[in-house]
Amino acid sequence: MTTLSESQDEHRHATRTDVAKLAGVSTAVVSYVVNNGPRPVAEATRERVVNAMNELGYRPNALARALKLRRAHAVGVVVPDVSNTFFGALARELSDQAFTAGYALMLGDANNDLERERAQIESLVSHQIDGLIITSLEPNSEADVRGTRTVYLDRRVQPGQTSIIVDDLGGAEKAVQHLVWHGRRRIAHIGGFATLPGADARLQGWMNACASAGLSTDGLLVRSDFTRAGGLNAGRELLARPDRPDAVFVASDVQALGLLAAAREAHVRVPEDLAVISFDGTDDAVFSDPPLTAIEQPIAALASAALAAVLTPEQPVQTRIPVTLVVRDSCGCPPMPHAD
Amino acid sequence: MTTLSESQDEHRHATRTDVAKLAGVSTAVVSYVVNNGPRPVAEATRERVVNAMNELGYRPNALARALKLRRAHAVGVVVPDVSNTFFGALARELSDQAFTAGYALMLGDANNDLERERAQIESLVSHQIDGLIITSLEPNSEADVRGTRTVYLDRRVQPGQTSIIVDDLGGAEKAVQHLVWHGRRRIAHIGGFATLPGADARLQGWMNACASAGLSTDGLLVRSDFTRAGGLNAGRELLARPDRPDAVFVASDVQALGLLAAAREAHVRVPEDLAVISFDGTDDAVFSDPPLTAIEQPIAALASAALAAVLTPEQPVQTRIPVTLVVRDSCGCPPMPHAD
DNA sequence: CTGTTAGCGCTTTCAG
DNA sequence: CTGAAAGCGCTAACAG
Repeated sequence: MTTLSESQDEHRHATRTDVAKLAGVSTAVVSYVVNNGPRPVAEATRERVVNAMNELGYRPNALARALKLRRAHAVGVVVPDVSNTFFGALARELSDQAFTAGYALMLGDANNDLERERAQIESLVSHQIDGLIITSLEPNSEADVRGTRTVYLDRRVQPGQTSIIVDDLGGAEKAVQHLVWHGRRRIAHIGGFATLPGADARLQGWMNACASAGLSTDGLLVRSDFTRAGGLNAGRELLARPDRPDAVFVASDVQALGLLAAAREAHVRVPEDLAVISFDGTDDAVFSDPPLTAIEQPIAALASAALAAVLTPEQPVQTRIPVTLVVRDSCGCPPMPHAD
Repeated sequence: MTTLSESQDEHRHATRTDVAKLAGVSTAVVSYVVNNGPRPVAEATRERVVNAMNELGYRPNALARALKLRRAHAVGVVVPDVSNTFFGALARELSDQAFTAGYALMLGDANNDLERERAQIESLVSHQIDGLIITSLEPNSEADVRGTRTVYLDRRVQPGQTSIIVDDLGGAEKAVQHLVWHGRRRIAHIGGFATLPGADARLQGWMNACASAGLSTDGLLVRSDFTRAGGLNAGRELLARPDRPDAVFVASDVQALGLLAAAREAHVRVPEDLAVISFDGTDDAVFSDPPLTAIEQPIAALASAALAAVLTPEQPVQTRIPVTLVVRDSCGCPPMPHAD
């Protein structure tokens, strides 16, 4: 009964013509039953076609379909580094939501490199994706997306470009204010390099809040990659400074993990000697030692806003995504049991 | 001088016909210069064509090319969950290496769900990818890949299927032997559910090594998802048992992170009261508290073996990938300073 | 209700 | 060295 095992061998897939021939109908009819329209098909005919399709193990060729319809049913996403927990979670959410909406996901990892990012965008665009979601390393560059609907995540606005703006600035301010409320006075910042998405706004928020509280920021800034190792080095440097900070606002969860390692090394207790708040609020923050108080980005909302922006005709050019402060143990608030 | 800004607006890309017209040549010639072959082109003509391409901002349509050549220059990968650090790192490596080889990457997240996995595979195959890399939730199923070159990562062999076999069994044995060497006698295992890739082999390795050392495994097994939360729950359960283990071999880094959290909660010291070794050896293991001794999978080697298997005609049907024990602090060996 | 057919943008054989 | 034309698999008029 299974001709399936046979069709495994042949390297040439069955085509619509084969099906039409076998079912004794025209190719148009096959199309109508596959797409369930746009013209009706007699029930008997439809059944013959369906049988033929099963017989041959027929699968529509999405490429040919895309070429004809000018719609690939695929969206692209490029991120600086998928192995960063935050981007990993984002990719997962996007893959899920895109799939549900009937779209495949093409992923381009920029490898934290501007030139690679450019090349990945180029590649995705040439594959005729229907939409492109970019967390760019270069907030000011105008990537050559050639008319592909594009949304920039987590970056500064550029005239005419549609973007999803996470409230990096407000979140950073909120974090620092919380540290101030805890009575901390020397509040340092481990930031991301200027090219990293959100880095500058988070830094700005730190400076604003410090200024408002009458705190100096001199000698309290170190920048690094959005990696654990980067956070470790930055943390070492900060903790080795003569006038050690009593709190740090960190620009990403992964960097905060590095800072915690540095603190352990230097026998600096968190939160007693050093209060820490990070940005992202991924699982990394939940399961660290101590668990990190963090500014949490709503990843699912981010993903769905991005997809909507790129897949739905009428959408606002700009969407603001709010963030929330989630208190755990690293800021000095009374510790809470693990949620689970 | 830039007609680029104009071509941004038009939603219909320039096509090969447009270029040919503008350059006053035939479409064949445009093809020859774009592909640098297969026929030679006079230098003067070539220049005219190149100018026309720039003028129009022409980009070849990869879909049309793929349809003609029966080669999409894209590979697909499906993983249970990209937000798992290990799969995230794998995806990054694959994106990188595939890009370098001239291929785009289509990502399908299975969401830890068998049905979703099946559907993602189906979708990728319909997009005519040149190769498919699967870490399957169902080591015994014969996914319907319809002649698409497919390689299974991290799963049991199936006759006729090509696969990259990580030495899960040997690695697990090595880990448990190390624990035995440390004098541990009640060595528990936090495993993955049977559907998770590698889970069963790692469990088997644990059982083998325990048997060889004359140790019982009764009441020392808990399974969970490959997630931090899963590891936390498993750890809580294990540590609450009357006859608490003095060591745990954990099937993944993320679960180990959960176990460490459970240990902190229960005031169980690692490694003094509880030695821990995990499987994966991602950055999660490097930056945890304490840093995790782990069986490390060589992700770059894995990725390149997978790509080779799927993109290169003559390749062995089976490749074995060795793993190594990387000693850090969680097993009870003298602690080492952070590498950097 | 069904068949014919013209393309989508590209490659490449076959003639000049 | 270059042009004309067939065709990859599919959709959707347009005709029956």
